[in-house]
Amino acid sequence: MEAVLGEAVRLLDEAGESALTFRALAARLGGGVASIYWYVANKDELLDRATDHVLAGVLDATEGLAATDDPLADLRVIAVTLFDAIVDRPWLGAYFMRNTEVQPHALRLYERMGQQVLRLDLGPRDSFHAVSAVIGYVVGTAADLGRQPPAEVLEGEVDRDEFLAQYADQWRQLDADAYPFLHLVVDEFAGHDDADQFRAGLDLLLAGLRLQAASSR
Amino acid sequence: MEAVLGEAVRLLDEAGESALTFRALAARLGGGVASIYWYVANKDELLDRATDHVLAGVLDATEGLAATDDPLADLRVIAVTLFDAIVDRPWLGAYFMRNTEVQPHALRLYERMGQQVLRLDLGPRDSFHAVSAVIGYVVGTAADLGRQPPAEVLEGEVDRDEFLAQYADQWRQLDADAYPFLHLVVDEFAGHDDADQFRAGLDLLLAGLRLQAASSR
DNA sequence: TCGACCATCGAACGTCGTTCGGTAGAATAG
DNA sequence: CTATTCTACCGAACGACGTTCGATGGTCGA
Repeated sequence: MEAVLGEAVRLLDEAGESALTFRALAARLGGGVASIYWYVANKDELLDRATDHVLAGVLDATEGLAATDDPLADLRVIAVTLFDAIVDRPWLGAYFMRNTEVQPHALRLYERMGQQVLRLDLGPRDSFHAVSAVIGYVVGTAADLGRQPPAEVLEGEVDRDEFLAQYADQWRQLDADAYPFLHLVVDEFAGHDDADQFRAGLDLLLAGLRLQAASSR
Repeated sequence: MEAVLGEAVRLLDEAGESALTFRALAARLGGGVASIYWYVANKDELLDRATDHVLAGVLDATEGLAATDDPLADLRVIAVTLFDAIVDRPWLGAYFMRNTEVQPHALRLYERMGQQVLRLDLGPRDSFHAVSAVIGYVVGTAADLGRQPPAEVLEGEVDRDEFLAQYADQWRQLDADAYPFLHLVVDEFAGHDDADQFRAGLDLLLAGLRLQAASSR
């Protein structure tokens, strides 16, 4: 079972979501295709459990961190760690907390983020909304930023900038009067870093949360 | 072409993402399977264009709205409208702005949201990050909340509460000392409304943005 | 009248998730 | 010691899917 999940995650990490087929996985395990169905009922459950397998690592990585006197700083560290795990595995976003019966580590991660919010002394409703918002932003943004452009996979390293530049040129050719915003940010877009972009948005969200915590006491 | 996209979206709206197959679409159109390939190169492009087809409607719906003296209120209206469109079509999240060459309406929507941020007089970098954050949150949360539980589809209307209650009971059976946050919010979770939850998070994000705008002038 | 182009299509190919029927060996019961 | 049950596994097949191929009328300007 652990071997199946480990090999599944390895396959996903190496070659992406499309590489995970029952046949490929069986070949890696040196067994037959149908054998996998003894461990999981179907592919969704395989990915549910693979998700939890990855989240166990995230939980581990956030174990030592997140112990300052600022709840929001601690929440931020956990969020960034989770983001890093998902951005390299965009498939994970669709399965995160999809079925917590087979995802105990997802529950524990949710709890750990919640405990930081708990320290803000908001009510149950605001606390629930706060954690939901942070998780929604982290998972959604990571899944979005993680999906690679199809042309890039075939080539090396520098092609990402080229890809962005190509898009930027497309934007620049639009009418500057009709698209003033696009023209303002096109240079930012062409040179942007995904992780920076994510963190900037996260900080906005946490600033809003800090404001709410301050005004409620 | 327009007939193909219209029927594709109708099929998706009626029966979900898995119902959109080239065979089913061809049957609806009263034609052959291979004919669709004259209009689009592959299924990804079909969904790229179907996405733009839907976004044209969103753009239309936000045309009259969003004209107050508060940029963030206007941005909020657009965000909520976009959310409503995606939460009923979770497949759309994965294709939003994936290939803007065939998604002109996505670009216009991006621009329209950007123009609200423009009124905050932030720099190019902060403006880019702000719009990226809002869109990431909206699309990610909508795609997440939109995916239906598998057991619910088979039955009627009231089963959603039952589904949530079943999950809530699972949470309640966990140790209260190890999971204090879960126990605090479990009642909120059991009775929560997806749209409320989304709006609460959106308001946090916009509050953070308002704070940034105020402090930068 | 003729070729160029538009729009269409049936049939086939390869791959995928999944199911079925079965089996070798270990554990357990009599 | 034997019979039965249970665990872990597997080859082969099924049906559905995205996609490709080669061919076919129909509509044109030349």
